[in-house]
Amino acid sequence: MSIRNHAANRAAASPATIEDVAIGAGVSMATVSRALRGLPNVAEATRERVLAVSQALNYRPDPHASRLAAGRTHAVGMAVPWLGRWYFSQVVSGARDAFAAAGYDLLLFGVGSGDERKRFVHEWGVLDKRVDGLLLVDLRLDAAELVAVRQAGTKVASVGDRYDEFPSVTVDNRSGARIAVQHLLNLGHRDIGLIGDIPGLLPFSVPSDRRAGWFEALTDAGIEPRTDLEVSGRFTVDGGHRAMTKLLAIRHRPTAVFAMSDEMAMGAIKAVRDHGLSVPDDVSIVGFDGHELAEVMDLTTIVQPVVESGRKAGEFLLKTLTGDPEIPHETMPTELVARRTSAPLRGKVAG
Amino acid sequence: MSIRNHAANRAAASPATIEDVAIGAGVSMATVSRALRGLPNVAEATRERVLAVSQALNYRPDPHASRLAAGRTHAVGMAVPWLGRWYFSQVVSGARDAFAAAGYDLLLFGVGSGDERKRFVHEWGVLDKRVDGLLLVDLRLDAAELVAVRQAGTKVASVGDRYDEFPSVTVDNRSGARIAVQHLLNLGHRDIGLIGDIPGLLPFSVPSDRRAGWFEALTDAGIEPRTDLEVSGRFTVDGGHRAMTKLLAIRHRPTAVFAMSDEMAMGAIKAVRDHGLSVPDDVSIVGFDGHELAEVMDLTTIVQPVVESGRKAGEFLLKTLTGDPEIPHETMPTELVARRTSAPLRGKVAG
DNA sequence: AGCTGATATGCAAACGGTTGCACTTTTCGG
DNA sequence: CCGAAAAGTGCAACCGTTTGCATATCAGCT
Repeated sequence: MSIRNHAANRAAASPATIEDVAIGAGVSMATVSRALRGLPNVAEATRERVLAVSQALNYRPDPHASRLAAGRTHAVGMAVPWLGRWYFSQVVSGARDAFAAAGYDLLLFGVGSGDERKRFVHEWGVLDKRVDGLLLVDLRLDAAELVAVRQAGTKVASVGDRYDEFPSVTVDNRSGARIAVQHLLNLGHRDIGLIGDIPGLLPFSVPSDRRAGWFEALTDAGIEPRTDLEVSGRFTVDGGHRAMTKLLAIRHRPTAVFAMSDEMAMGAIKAVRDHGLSVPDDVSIVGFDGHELAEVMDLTTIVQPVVESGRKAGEFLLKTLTGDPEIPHETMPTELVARRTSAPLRGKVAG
Repeated sequence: MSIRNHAANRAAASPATIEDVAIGAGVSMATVSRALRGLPNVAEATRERVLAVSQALNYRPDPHASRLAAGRTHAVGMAVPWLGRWYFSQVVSGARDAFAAAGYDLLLFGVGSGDERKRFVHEWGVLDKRVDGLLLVDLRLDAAELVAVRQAGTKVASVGDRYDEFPSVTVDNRSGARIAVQHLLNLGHRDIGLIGDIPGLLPFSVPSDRRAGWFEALTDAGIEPRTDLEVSGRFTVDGGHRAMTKLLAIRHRPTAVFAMSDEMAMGAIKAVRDHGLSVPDDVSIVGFDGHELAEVMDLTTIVQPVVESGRKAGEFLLKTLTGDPEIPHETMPTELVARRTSAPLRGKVAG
C-alpha cells in the first residue's frame, strides 16, 4: 500500500516540484531554476532538456515558494474605492489588461468605507509583503500616510491623483470642468448649478478640482458663483437625482447644471423629468466621464479615456517594478462632446 | 558601520519576523505561531505576552511563508469574463465584500477572450497554488474542463451557472425571460424580437436559457417564434444598438423586443429613436438585469439581485473552504419591473 | 509522596524555490 | 600548446512559517 512517489516519472499525484524536473533532466535544481527563468550561463542544450522535462511533468513553480526565496511576488494590488461604480470598473478593467499581459496577478483591495481605507493604509505592511507594487485609484493620501508609504518602500503608481513621487496618470479635472461650464456659459446660461461632492469630505481630489473648474469659469465670466447652487450628489445616480431635486426646489433655480459625473448627471436628468420639466428646455445638464450610456441618453459630457488611463497607469507601475527609476506622469486628454442635454438658455441665443 | 540588527528591539529596518517576536517574548517560534493563531495549549499569560510583543514590533506574518508551510493561501480567485460590464462589476463588488469581511485576499482573473479563458482552464494548476478557492462568474465549463477541475481538487463555487458538484448561486433565467415575454404578450404584442447572443457560440448559459424562455413563452401562446427576429447584440450597448437597427430593417418588423440585458436594451432604445421612431409607441422594449440606470431610462426590465448574488456566492465559497461538505445551491428571485418602455400594442388594448 | 494524564513548550524538519560562491570545463589569443 | 578568462554547473544556505513529536511542567488523585 505504500506507493513511493519519490521522483517517479509519473506526473500524477502531487504536482511536480523543481526537484522532480532536476532529476528528470539530470541536473541540479539550481540549473533548472536558471534554465526556466532564462538566466544566462546555461548551455543551450541543457536549457532545452530542462524545458522538455518541465513540460512533460507539467511543472509550475510554486509562486509562494518563489516569493519567499526571491522576494518578488509577481503580483500587484489595486486599491479601489467602489468597484461597483462605472468609472472604477473601467479603470480596473484597463489596468487588469496591462497586468495580465505582463503575467502579473492582480489583487483587489477595497478602500471604499472609511474603515477599509484606514485599515488599508495602516496595514500597509501587510500589502507590502503580498504584492510587488500597488496601483492607487483615486486615492488621495495625506502627508502622514505618504510618509508611511514611503518608508514601507512599496512601489506605487496612481491613477486619478497626481503624486510627484510616483508615476501617475491623471486627467485635467479643473480644465475639463471649466470647459463644461464654459459650454453652458456660451449657451447663455448664468445660473449654473453644481452637483458633486463636498470637497474635502472624502479624501479624493476630483471633487475639489472639478469644483475649482466650475468656480473659475464662472468667476472669469464675471459671475459670482452661487453657493446655494452647489449640492452633493455623492457620485451616484440616486444622489444625482436627489441633488437635482434640491436644486429644483430653490426659488431662483439654476437653468443649467454641471454634474461631476455622468452617473449623477443621469440621475439629475431623471429628476428634472420627474418634476414634469424638460432637459434641456428647462434645465441644461452636462456630465463628466464619457459613460457608455451617455450617448444613449444624449448626454452632453466631458469625455475622459478611462479604460486607457487604467491601462497606462498599470503599465507605469509595471515599468517601475522592473527597476526603471523614471517617474512618468501623464495627463490624459478630455474632450467636450456636446449632445442634446445642453441647449441655449430659453429666450436667448447661443454666443 | 556594521549595525547588528539581530533581534534588536528596534522595530525598524526589515519587518519583524516571528523569530523577533519569539525572542522578544522569550519563547520559541512555535509558541508564537500557536499563540497568534489562537491555537489551544498556550498558557493565557504567554499568549498575552506574545500578543503584546507582536503588537509592539508591528509583526505581520508573511503570507507566502505561511502558505508554503501550511498549504493555505488565505486568498481566493475570481474568474470574470468582462470586468467592464455592469453585471460583472456588480457581482465582483458583492463577492469582494464577502471576501473582505472574512479577511481573504481577492485575486482577479480575466477570462473574457477565448485565449484567456483557455489559458485559465488549462493552467488550472497554477491557480490552484495561488488560491484556496475559486469563484466562477458565468463561466460554463464543459465536461473535459470539469474533469480537469475535479482532479485538481480546487474548491470552487459558481455564480450565474449551476453545477451540481459545487455551490452555486443562480437566477432562473428561463423563467425570467418568460415573464418578460409574457408581459409583452399581455400587452398584445405578437411579433416579439429577441436581442441576445447566439446560444452556444460562447460558453455561457445565459443566452440559451433566456432564449429558451422567449421561445417557450411564444410557443405557449400559440405563436411560432420567428427566427428572423433573433439577433445577436453581444451583450453590449453598442451591440444592442446594431441589433435593433437590423430588426428595424426587417419588412415585417417586430412591435416589441426582449433584450437579454439592460445594456443591450438601452442600445436598442437608442436605435429606435435614431430611426425617428418612438419607444414604446412604435416598439416596446424589455430588458433583463435591473441595471442602475434602467430606472433613469424608464426601462421595463427583469430585475435580478446581482450584488447580492455575488456576495452569496462568495459566502458559499468561504463556507466550502472551511471544510463544510455541504453543497448549497440558491436560486435568486427575479422580478418584473414594468416601466415606460413597454406599452400596449398600438390599436390594441392590454389583456 | 507517587503516579498519571493533561497542559505548555521547544526542537527541528519540512514547504519549494533562489542565489552566492566554488568548482569544473571550454574557449581562445598569443 | 599554455594559461587565463569565460561559460556551465552544483552545493548548500536561506526565505519565514507551520507542525509532528518529544519533553517538561503541573494539577489532581489515591
